[in-house]
Parts: sequence; C-alpha cells; structure tokens
Amino acid sequence: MRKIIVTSALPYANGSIHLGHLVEYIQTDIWVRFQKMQGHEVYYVCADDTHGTPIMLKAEKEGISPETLIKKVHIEHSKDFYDFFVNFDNFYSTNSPENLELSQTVYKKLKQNKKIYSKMIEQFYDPVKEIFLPDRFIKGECPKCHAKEQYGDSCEICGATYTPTELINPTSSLSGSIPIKKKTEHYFFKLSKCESFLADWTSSGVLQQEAANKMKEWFKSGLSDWDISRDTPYFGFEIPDAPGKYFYVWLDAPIGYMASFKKLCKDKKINFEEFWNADSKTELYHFIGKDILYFHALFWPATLEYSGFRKPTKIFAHGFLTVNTEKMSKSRGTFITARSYLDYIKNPDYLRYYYAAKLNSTMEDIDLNLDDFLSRVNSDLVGKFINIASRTSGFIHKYFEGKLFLDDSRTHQEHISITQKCKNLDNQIKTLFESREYGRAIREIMHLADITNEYVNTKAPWMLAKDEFQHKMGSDLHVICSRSLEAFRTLSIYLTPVLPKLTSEIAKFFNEKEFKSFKDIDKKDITVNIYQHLLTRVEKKDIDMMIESSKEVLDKNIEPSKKLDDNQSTISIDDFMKIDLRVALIKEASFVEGADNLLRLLLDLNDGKSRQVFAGIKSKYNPDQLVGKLTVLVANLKPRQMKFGLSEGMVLAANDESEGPFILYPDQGAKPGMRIK
RNA sequence: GGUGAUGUAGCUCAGCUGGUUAGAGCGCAGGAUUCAUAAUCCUGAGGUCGAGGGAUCGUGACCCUCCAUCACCA
Repeated sequence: MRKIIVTSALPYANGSIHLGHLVEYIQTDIWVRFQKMQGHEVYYVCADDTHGTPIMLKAEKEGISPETLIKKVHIEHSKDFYDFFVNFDNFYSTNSPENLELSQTVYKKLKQNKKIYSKMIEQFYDPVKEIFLPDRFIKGECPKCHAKEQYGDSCEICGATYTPTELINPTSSLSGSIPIKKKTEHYFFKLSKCESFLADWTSSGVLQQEAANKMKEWFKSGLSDWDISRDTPYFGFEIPDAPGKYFYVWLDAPIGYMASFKKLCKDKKINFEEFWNADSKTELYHFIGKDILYFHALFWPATLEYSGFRKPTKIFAHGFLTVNTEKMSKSRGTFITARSYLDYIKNPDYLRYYYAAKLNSTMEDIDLNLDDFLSRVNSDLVGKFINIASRTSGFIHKYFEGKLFLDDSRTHQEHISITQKCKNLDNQIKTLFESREYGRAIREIMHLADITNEYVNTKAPWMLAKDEFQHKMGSDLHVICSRSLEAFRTLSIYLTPVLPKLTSEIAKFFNEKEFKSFKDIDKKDITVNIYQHLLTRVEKKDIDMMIESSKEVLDKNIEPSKKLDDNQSTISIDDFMKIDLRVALIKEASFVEGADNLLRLLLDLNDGKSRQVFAGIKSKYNPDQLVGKLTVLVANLKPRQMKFGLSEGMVLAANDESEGPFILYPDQGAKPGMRIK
C-alpha cells in the first residue's frame, strides 16, 4: 500500500472559484479518488491562500477585517468544492496556527543554514495610505515605449519588464498620490546558492518534460535571491525577531500544504513526521497550473531542502482553461463561476466528465467548447452509457426478479466475451488514470459502451422477449440482459473517480452502497432495482442562461475600473485587436425592397462562405459599381437581425454632416480574407 | 522583443521511435430497428494533415523559413 499526500494549488481568498480553477480541482480529485479505489492511503489537502496586500485591501474596501473576509470566502469556497464533489480530506486556511508555527520553523531552519540575509532596498511608498506598494499597485509611463498607465512590473504594450522605480511619473493606484522612494530592510532567501541543487532536482524526473525544459530556460538567465519579506501593514505572519516585517505570501502559501496536513494529523492521528521528514518514504504530489511552476519547482523545493523536509515526489502542471477557444471573458459571459454553473447546469458530473474527456498529462491548455460540451455529455453519457441500463433492465425486472444470470459454465462463450472485453481493460484504465491520461481512459471506456450497445442490438432481446420460453432463468434473454448490465456496471466502476455522483446512484441501482474498488468488477451475484432515470440531458437553454447571468454579474463588478477607462482618450492595442477587420470581395450587390438607404451586399472572405451585410450607402452607390470591388469588413461584429434579413458584419465608410458616405477600398494587392491591422 | 507550445475532417481530439488507400467520437446524409429519455445499430459523404522550402527510396511525423493561436519572461 502506498502512502500518498496530494495537493491542489491554494485558491486565493479574494474571489470566487470559477471553471478555470475547477480544471485543477477536478483533475486532482479524480486522481485521488482513483488512488483511494486502488486501496492506497491517500490524503488530499488544500487550503485557502489568505495573506497578502490584495486581501488586506479588499477587506478594507468592504469595510471588514481581513479575518472576516477570509472566513466568509472560506465558507463560500468550501461549499463550492463540496458541491462539485471535490473531496478534500482537509480544506484549511493558511491563516492557521499550524501554518504560523511551520512557517516560523522553516524560516528558522533556513536561517540556521545561512540561506537568509537582509539588506536595505528602496521601494515605493504611498505617503497618503502609509504603505509600501506592491508593483501591481503602481502605475506610470513605460520607460521603454512610453505607454501611459502601465503597471509597475511590466508593460502591457511592449512587454518590457522593469522595476517600478524605473517607471516615469508613477502614481499609486490606491490613493492616486505620487509615491515616494523609501528605504527599508528586506529579508532574502539565497536562491542563487541553490542552483546546483535545483538543477539536479528539476532534471531528476519530478517534472513533466516540458516543465523541465522551461526550468532550463530559467537557469540560463540565472537565479536571483528571493525577497521573502514585506513591511507592515501587511496581512500575514510576522517574521520572528523582526518586528514590522512579515513573510511574503508566497513563502507561507506552500507551507500551507503542510499545515493543512498537520491539522489533519491531529484530527486523524496520522504521523506527520513520517510524511514530511527529509527521508520520508511516502509520496507527495502537487497539482498546479503552469503559471505557478516557478514557485513550486524552484522556491518550494529549495525551501524544503534547506529547512530539512522532504521534497515533492512529482509536480503535475496543467494548462489553462479557455472557453469557446478564448480566454475566459467577463463581457462575453464566459467567466463562469462554480456557483453559476451549479445554479444553471446543476449536475457537476457533466463538467467532471467533460474535463476528464479532455485532460491529459501535459501542460497544454484545454478548451471548454460549450456546444461540444452539450453534445458530448448528451450523446456519451445519456445516449450511449446510461442507455445500456435503460434498455435492458426492464426485462430483468419483468421476468427475472431483478437478478442477473452470470454463470459462466451455463453460458455461451459469445456472451461471456462481452464481460471479458470490459474486464480486460482493467489494467489499461488503471495505467491511464495513474498517468493522468484521463482523455484516453474515457475514450476506451466509451468504446466499450459502444461495443455493448452493438451487442444488445445484434442480440435484440426485445425480439426474444416475445417468446414465453425465454422468460425462464438462464434463457438467452436472461443472459443477454445480464451481460449487458454487468458490462454497464463494470464501466460504472471505471468511471467512479470521474463521476462520483452518478456512479453512487448507479451503485444504488445495483443494490450496492457504493463502488469502493476496481476489484468490485468481479462481483457475481448482482441484482438490479427498477430503473429510474439516472441522468437527464443538458439543455441548451440552461447553458445560454448561465452565460447571460455571468454577463450580468460582471457588469456590476466592472464599474469602478470602467470609469477610469472612460477618462482616457486612448485605447490599448488589445482593444483595437478585438476588432477583426478583413478585406472582403463584394460578390453581389442589390437594392433592398422597402429600404430607403440600404444596399444588400454579399461579401466573400475567401473562407468558403459568403456573408450578407446591409450597408447604408444607397445614396451614393449603385449595386453595379460595387460588384467585384474589394472593401473593408468588420468581420466579428455581432450579427444583427434586420427587417430585411440577417446582417453579418459592417462595411466601413467615411462621412461627415455634409458629404458621404465614401466606402473604403484597400490598395492593390490586398486579397479577400486578409486581416487589417 | 526573447523563449516555448500548439495548428490533422463542420466540432473535439488520436496518430508510438518516418513505411502500403490518414483514424475515432460527435455532427451531417441515407437506411434498419423500437428494448431505451428520437436513445441504438448499419452504410455513406467530408481532410492538398497551417503555408512554403529541404533532407530521405519514402513523412502528418525529421530540418529550415513564414503565418496563426496560446503561454511564460520571477
């Protein structure tokens, strides 16, 4: 039996859990449930990440203490995870006595090992708020490209990175005041001295190949020492013997994994040392997003190494979530919180299934395509998987008192083979789950569901049922339905880590409490209850409503920052790039009956389909003079239903009060479909 | 800007170390069936494997250039 600790990254306690977070928690939870089903001793721990300036400021904004804020968020997060069946053994908080104690222990050991030193640095300070300013809270002009309103760490326009002191005309985004440079003593962790250890460690197989490559890149540019202190006021843990100095949130956050586990040890009488001592034989796995690889693959193991604790066995980084191939967007309504998913779609298993179907062991991003989500869940889960039970259990009930007939010695090989096909996949499924190749596992399982449906179809039990002779125990009818349901049960067991809610209901359908182990597939005396719908389809309208409601939520939140933007007369390059301008060939042009000012244009973007656009240019142009010309189309304008038909875009034209419109023609050489930027 | 990843049928993705007519699921079309929440089964159409060069007897798979998308740059 293996002894394993598994963690997911700590969610920051200043916001709600959203579908992006859930990729990781679901990925981890599936893995943990799988390991538990293999009979291993597994502890899945996590915690809210509660420290840092953003938490402090958010609490202040809401007029409550940071402690109250993180308590409130903890309740919300816990509920979200519970409702998604993310089954932590402990979901704790980094603002805990265990974490305080461990953070201080780690720090003292690092100090003993001569890995800590202090030096004076110069930092920006907000004289009004009387607080040192994190980089993100300073805005100013980029020293390289002179773009205005850039953050203190990097420029969004030219991508330059710099220190906030290099910004031109910096202002504090907290008070709007001009920050002053102020000297302060900071504590540093000598990461530069850990290079050889880290180079060995990161290339020893604890990371995915791609992640290890990434590390090499970072080593190339050399490791700098890590600033681990922040000045008061700061919400966090005070550094021992350093009044007014606090641990930087990223120091105590990963220690939060240990602290959460330590609390669990107290509650469950587990031996903490056995798991965390430097020579521990147990396993430790961190599931993280690729964005925080740096912290987990460099700072964290170095911290552990030089404070005398064990290092992680492996770090599993995953990619980001996009929704409909784009970054989650609040204005599009694709920034979907866990809660709003639950409110509208309700069943968390759908999302768990969809994520599982797309997840693999790499750091590639995964896309939640909502149309795909709908059809995949409905056809895989309802159409083929659940359908097996739905179509065969009726007969078992009607004629055989709910009892399956699985006596191999009295059954033809052709029927036994369906059992074998399902059970033979056992090892492969295990390997795939173990290596986090969930997508492949799902594919294999669904393939077996196909085979089972095929079997049912060719054997046509409904034909046999017409013959009374078939209503006897051990008849072909009995055998066929039994083997189909046994297959269904086997597949359900395979799917248990992915679909805990559904499979627990399936277990009940089989008169079992739950599926505890993959070994349960060998059960022989199986009975079924009367079949009731185990799963309903996802409705398109529910998805649409979820999107709509996600849009609303944001509008309220965005107001403050929007007001700032309104004062600006410039837009960013990103704003401009949102407009998809294309060269379009005017294939057809015609008058629109009943419209005073419109021409109907049929435009070709060289993408195999034409678009219809209604343009208000009749006063100046005849259809004939337009056909064959190139013009400029706003290609991603939301289509609009007009009285005369759907308008799928907009062509550009110039005008003022007295003259116009004058339509735009691109220069010679431009081809239909080219992007204009 | 630098570095890296990705780009295969309408959609989501497989294609191992290069080797005969490029695959799956969904969707679509036609048919079968009625046990099942119009679910299931069979058949079929659909791809110059992002573009262009190159190495090779041969490449979706290797190299180079370009284009697009995404990420990271502490």
